Amino acid sequence: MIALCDVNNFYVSCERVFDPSLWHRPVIVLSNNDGCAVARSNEVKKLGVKMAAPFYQIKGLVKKHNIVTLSSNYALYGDMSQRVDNIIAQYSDQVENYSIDECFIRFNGHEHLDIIEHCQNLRQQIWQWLGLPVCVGIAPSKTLAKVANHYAKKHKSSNSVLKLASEYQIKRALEHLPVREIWGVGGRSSRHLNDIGITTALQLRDADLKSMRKRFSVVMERTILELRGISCIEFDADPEKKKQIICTRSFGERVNHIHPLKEAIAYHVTRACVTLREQESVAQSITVSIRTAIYNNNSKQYSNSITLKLPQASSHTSHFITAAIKGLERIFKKGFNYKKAGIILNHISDTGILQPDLFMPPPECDDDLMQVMDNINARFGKGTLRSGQEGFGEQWIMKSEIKSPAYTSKFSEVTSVV
DNA sequence: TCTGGGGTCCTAGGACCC
DNA sequence: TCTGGGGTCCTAGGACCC
Repeated sequence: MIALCDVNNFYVSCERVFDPSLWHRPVIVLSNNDGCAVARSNEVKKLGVKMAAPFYQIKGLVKKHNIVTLSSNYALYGDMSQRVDNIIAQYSDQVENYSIDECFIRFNGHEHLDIIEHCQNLRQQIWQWLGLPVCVGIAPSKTLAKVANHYAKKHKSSNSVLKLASEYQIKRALEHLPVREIWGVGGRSSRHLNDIGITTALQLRDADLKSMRKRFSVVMERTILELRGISCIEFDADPEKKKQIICTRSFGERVNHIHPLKEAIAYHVTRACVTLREQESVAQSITVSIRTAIYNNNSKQYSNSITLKLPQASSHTSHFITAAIKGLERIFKKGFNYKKAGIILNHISDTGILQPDLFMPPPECDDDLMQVMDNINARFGKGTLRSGQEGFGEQWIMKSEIKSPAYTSKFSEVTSVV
């Protein structure tokens, strides 16, 4: 059996831990630049606010129902996520961290346990220690565990932990579940499925495997098998390193000169390279992209990207900044209002396993410099020591106007009790 | 006039996830 | 006026090889 443990309305729940006045009030957490609603309390969901709804479109509703809106506070959510993981580790040594608020858990070798009781204890400990509400779904495959979790959230009678094991239970659960709700079936596929008369999860489960694979793909075939209780999406407790590292941001204001774009790109490269070195990898190519505001139909649109290959794989920030700025100069066009810029590091491999170029001079050995920078920044805070190319401009910094304090990760912002 | 067959690797783009 | 960011996997098609 596989369990899926998922924190309810994660970002909102984190905010409520440190601000009890938010309990029983409708709360929304916004995306970067305070653009859309990315987390909603149950009260807000009931009002019909959809996931990722643009904030300006729901402003009326926010005012009418006195909804509390907050900017994203990733320092807080990341730290709370870590605390959840630490508790889960006490309950199983087979845990796959699937996302910031979700884990798949297996209990192989613990067959003597009453799995429901075990998961109830887990849930209660997370609640008691952290004040975060979680639900657990248990089933023979990941996809079914997701379904179980869905019902654990929905039905009070489950007491937040629900196991789907017997054919009868599974059938009942799938019967009324629209295909769009299945993990792995997105908007596109669900429309296609509806067109051919498949609207419920049960219908999909019982569809002909071969013809569905032909019509869709191997991904759909696996989903069907998973719905039949045949686990075929790998359980990966030890995920490999990232294969690409992406850093992108929309700007707080429009940008039309190349200079602030260069700063933004240098800033993104810096962040990406820190991640790259943390996982002890090197990358050999970098993609730079820029674009105007896609939703603004009134002004001229332009977007472009370029990929540059480094002569040798590296994890040195300055190698990538040099390449990225060269790329930016090639794709930049005057006369546009830019809204977003970003970079991707590609062709990532482990440090040291790549054969150097026979015809290149040996790589410069100033990795120590990066090490020193990382150490200083880890100790004194991000950006304490940085490349001059990042500049000191404010123009492209994102908006984040209503952010709660970093309660758990900054001494200056820790809650004080008087 | 008539021009093979079997393979690998890479990339861009699509679909999906939270 | 105002619409996020960071990932994974799969597939088709191109380039190339012998």
